[in-house]
Amino acid sequence: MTPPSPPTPRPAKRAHAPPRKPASRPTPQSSPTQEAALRYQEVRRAHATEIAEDYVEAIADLITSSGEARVTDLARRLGVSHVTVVRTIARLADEDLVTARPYRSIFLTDAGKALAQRSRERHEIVVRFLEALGVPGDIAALDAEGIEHHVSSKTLAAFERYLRRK
Amino acid sequence: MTPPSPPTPRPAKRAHAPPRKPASRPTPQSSPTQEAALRYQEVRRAHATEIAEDYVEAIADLITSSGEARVTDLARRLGVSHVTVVRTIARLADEDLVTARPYRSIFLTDAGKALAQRSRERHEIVVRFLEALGVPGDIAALDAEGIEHHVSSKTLAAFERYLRRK
DNA sequence: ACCAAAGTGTAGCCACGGCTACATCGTTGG
DNA sequence: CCAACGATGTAGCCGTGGCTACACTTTGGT
Repeated sequence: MTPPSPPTPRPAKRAHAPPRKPASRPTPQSSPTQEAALRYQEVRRAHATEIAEDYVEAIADLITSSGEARVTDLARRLGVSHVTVVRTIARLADEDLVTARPYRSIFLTDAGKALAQRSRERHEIVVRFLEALGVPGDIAALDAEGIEHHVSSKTLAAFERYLRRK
Repeated sequence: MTPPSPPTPRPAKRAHAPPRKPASRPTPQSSPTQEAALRYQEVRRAHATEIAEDYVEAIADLITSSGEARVTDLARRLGVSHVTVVRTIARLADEDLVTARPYRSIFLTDAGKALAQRSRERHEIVVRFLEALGVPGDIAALDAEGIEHHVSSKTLAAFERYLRRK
């Protein structure tokens, strides 16, 4: 497949080991390229925790609103199949965020409760912030769902500052 | 594994098919649970496009700054191995966002250029917005990387409005 | 013209997050 | 009190996005 084909358009000159640009910047420690790479890696790391946050938040909500959190309720709430919930709950149990036993409802550990609490507060702030900025409620709710997991404490503080000043 | 164990603490009463709460809300069409599910699904969909956006943005940057985009440069820039880049580029080629041939550098299609352009603009706005809010530059850059993919056009407009008013 | 080294590609592994289909458990209404 | 039905669990599939190890191309310098 994909035979090399004639060397065709030869994309201009390009050495494999360009002589290491002699670091024209004042910070030879870390190139902008490296910084970008670190940011991307950080974002990927954040992704890994998003699902955990969504789950504990949903579990906490369900416990508050209906007294307990069941697999099927979670599945409906999160918009996934119950199978996905079961597997994810197993992982969260490994991470000591929840406790679960077969055919029983799901409980949060102390760590899980703490995470849920933090997530809920952050979620709240992000939604209120967006609405304060003039974003319509439904859109704010949607965007907040995606944004909240990527808001650092500094940025969250800035959001709160804006809300207070407003 | 995990033998069912005795029925133990019996988590209070809980019917499997609770009599369908008679829809006390004025919008029987869609429950809040369903709305939440839709939001989560939307966020997951957004996730699928994040990587495409990051790649075309990085490719555009590399072409601008060094004349061409090579696999290894992309790998460094994105903080992943070259293998991951190769596989992802293949997928982006399937989606007609880039063109690539073995051992040659990578080019954006018109669609790819358009996506890169949009992503870059949005990224710019988000960073400037966070900085205007008082978030330190490096943190703003980091958070923007995660946030930008979840900012709808309405929210982006709100950001721009804030920047103008400021 | 060669060849070493860097770049690129391929094989094959892993974890995650989806899913459907099927098996099992548990509750409750008859 | 027990069977039917909903809830839960299990098997096994898919795609994505990481990776390492190894193979093959390109290219600049000798």
